[in-house]
Amino acid sequence: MAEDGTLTRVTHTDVREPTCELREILDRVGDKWSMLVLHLLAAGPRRYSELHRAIDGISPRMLTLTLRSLERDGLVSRSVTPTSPPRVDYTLTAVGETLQPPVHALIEWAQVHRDYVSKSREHYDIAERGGQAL
Amino acid sequence: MAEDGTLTRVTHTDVREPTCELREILDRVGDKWSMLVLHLLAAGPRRYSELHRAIDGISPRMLTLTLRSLERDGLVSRSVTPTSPPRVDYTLTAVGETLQPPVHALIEWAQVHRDYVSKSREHYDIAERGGQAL
DNA sequence: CGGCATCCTTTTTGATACTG
DNA sequence: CAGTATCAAAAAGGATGCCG
Repeated sequence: MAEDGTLTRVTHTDVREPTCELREILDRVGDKWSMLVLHLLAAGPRRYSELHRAIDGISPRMLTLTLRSLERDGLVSRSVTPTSPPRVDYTLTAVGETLQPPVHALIEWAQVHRDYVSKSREHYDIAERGGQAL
Repeated sequence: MAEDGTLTRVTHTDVREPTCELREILDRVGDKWSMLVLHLLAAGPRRYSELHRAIDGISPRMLTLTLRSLERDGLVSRSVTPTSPPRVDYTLTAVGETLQPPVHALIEWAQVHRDYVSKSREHYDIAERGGQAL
């Protein structure tokens, strides 16, 4: 995510293939939790604690960072209700909703091909080496 | 990519939401280069050096790791032609091809919404703090 | 050419404790 | 409840050099 600054990596003007743009989105959606959060929010607004419980392995820190990042990119909106115990709801923005189809496509792919991938891994690990998991 | 081994993260059997599966695919496709390689291979087989040049910022190490990982998962196949200078071609497998639609969907989303995301970030950084990029 | 091994730096993520 | 701050571990990535 270090756009420029120290290294400017010349950019070769060789952008026949959208490598740069691709990297940007992959960085956006390819972190450990973003897609998961996006997916959960697809079902409607959720509170911070709901997300926290739903995701199970996430630390408050990462949940907050993920949500802030999504908010910064305009994909999620945060609304605070200053009641006695504060209440914060996160909702997909209109643009955030448009990310649903791609996200969903990926999730479906995963469900359909999970077994295949597992088998492939086993086969590869047994065959090529002695179990030298890459 | 460290599947299991030391940590086994208990799995809580709380899989109402497909968090676990999702994490698996995201890890598969969400690294820095996999999708990029997958995308390039969509246009047909490529040699190692072609991929290396096409991707531009990748180190030989990462290209190899990425390709091995994709091969291990059965998404890419590697064929060696033992000519004078050895020649190695990488091709999408049938299942690798099925990953194209989701990948493509994501790429398109990115192209369409890049400006929106940029604007959102600027706005967020200027407004919320004093430029405290998350 | 293709690619592994080694060493090192940068980024990411996690655990925890504490606050409005 | 909804975070933030701090500390530390772990992963990912990069630079090199050597080899078949």
